[in-house]
Amino acid sequence: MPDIFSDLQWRGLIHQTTADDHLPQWLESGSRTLYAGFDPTADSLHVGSLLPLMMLRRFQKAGHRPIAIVGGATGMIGDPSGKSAERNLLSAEALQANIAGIEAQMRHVLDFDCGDQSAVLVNNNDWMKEFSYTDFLRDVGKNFPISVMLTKDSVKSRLGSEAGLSYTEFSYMLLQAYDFVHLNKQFGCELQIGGSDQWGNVTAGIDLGRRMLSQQLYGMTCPLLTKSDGAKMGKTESGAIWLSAERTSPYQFYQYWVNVDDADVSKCLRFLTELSHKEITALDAAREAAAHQRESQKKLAEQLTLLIHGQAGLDQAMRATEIFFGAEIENLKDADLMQIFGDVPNSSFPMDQLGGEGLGLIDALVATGLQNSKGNARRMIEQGSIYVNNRRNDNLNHRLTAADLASETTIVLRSGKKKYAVLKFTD
RNA sequence: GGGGGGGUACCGAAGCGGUCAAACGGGACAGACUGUAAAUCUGUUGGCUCUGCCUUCGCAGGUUCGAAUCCUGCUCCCCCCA
Repeated sequence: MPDIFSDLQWRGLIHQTTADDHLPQWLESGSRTLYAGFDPTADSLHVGSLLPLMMLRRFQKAGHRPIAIVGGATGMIGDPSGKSAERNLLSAEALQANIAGIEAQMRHVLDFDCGDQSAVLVNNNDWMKEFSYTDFLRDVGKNFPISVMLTKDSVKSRLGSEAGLSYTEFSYMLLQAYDFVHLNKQFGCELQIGGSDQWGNVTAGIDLGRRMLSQQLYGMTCPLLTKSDGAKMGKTESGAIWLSAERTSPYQFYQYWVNVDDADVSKCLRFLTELSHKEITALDAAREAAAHQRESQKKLAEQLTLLIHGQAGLDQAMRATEIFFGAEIENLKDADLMQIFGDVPNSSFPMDQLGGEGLGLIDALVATGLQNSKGNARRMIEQGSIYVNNRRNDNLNHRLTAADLASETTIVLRSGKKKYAVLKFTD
């Protein structure tokens, strides 16, 4: 078996393990089954799930079998770890839809059809729903001394806070611990991985395995992927970066990574890509020497977009990037433009507006919402910040006519560096 | 309940009868520069049919040729005394 442990170590992906001295040999001496949990709070994963997902992928490529578990049952309850308040509970139907969406995305990263190492996706609700409350208390609950539960950080911090901790949340750890036991029984799963904030839940599962099954189970946590300023990776002012193309277009996804700070990019390369040590060290060196070329960011964006959105998604993102950053827009087809400007606000006008006098540029800017008043629009034009099809236009009296069409029916307006609006002319 | 102070544009804050669409600072937006960065510099920052016109200074009235500025009532906020 390949030595995955030292690769993980080199990448800085190992935060804590339950058996530092034993784990490397254990992993090398046979194909193991391991699992990680994912949050089913939305119908798509976001960038925050990329790290554990890549971890599973690394293990799979090293000859092990990954299990991704979505918390259908635990998702209805909410993990108190690292949360400052109790979360809203999800309905069963919503959960089902979310799980379906998440599975589709996992297929890009994990191989679900490769014999013994095929990835498995399970929903803990499938076994939890059969459990009666009293059975659960008898079989599982009695193995949890309250004194131990109270020492967990996730519990301690919430007990001291204003929000408090409900009994439901307090029980979360039992459910997650039981997942591990169940997966061991059903799949022979012996290793749980997760973020460093999951340590308490991971060790709870290991304890339960020892008590219920007399089994030696293992745990490993990774550092959380945070930015150098302490903020979480994957959040922007406009919200989270999602893996689904419907929620975050491939272009936006690509852009997010291209814009990662110099201080964070090396970590991202190590944590989230499969580039070799050599390639990463070379990129680090290149960045030292010529940060402005941003090779690291480009490589990172390219790798991740390719993995999540495929070659077509990457091509689309690159083409959109070229256009969004200045390339003149002309002689294109409607279909191309729609792909590139899919997530840009657009407004429709009757085709005959382009005939005769044409449509005033000022009016068009206001109609698209690119400017909120004519006075503003006028000012922006005077300041040279208005572009028609990416060609600067500082003519206050300009009127859009058929000659301005970038494709069959479309004109693209831009205000400032990157605010775009699409004008569609229809019959 | 008694006394005092105050509500100004996105925010903070000047203005206290005409020259006020309202100083100044922050923010925001734009331009130059740049690495799709930071810093810096410059411009803009109520609306419009834009060298002019219209609507804004807690709300409603009033005085005046003229009010953000003076008077009356209302309302909200802050401070002190009881």
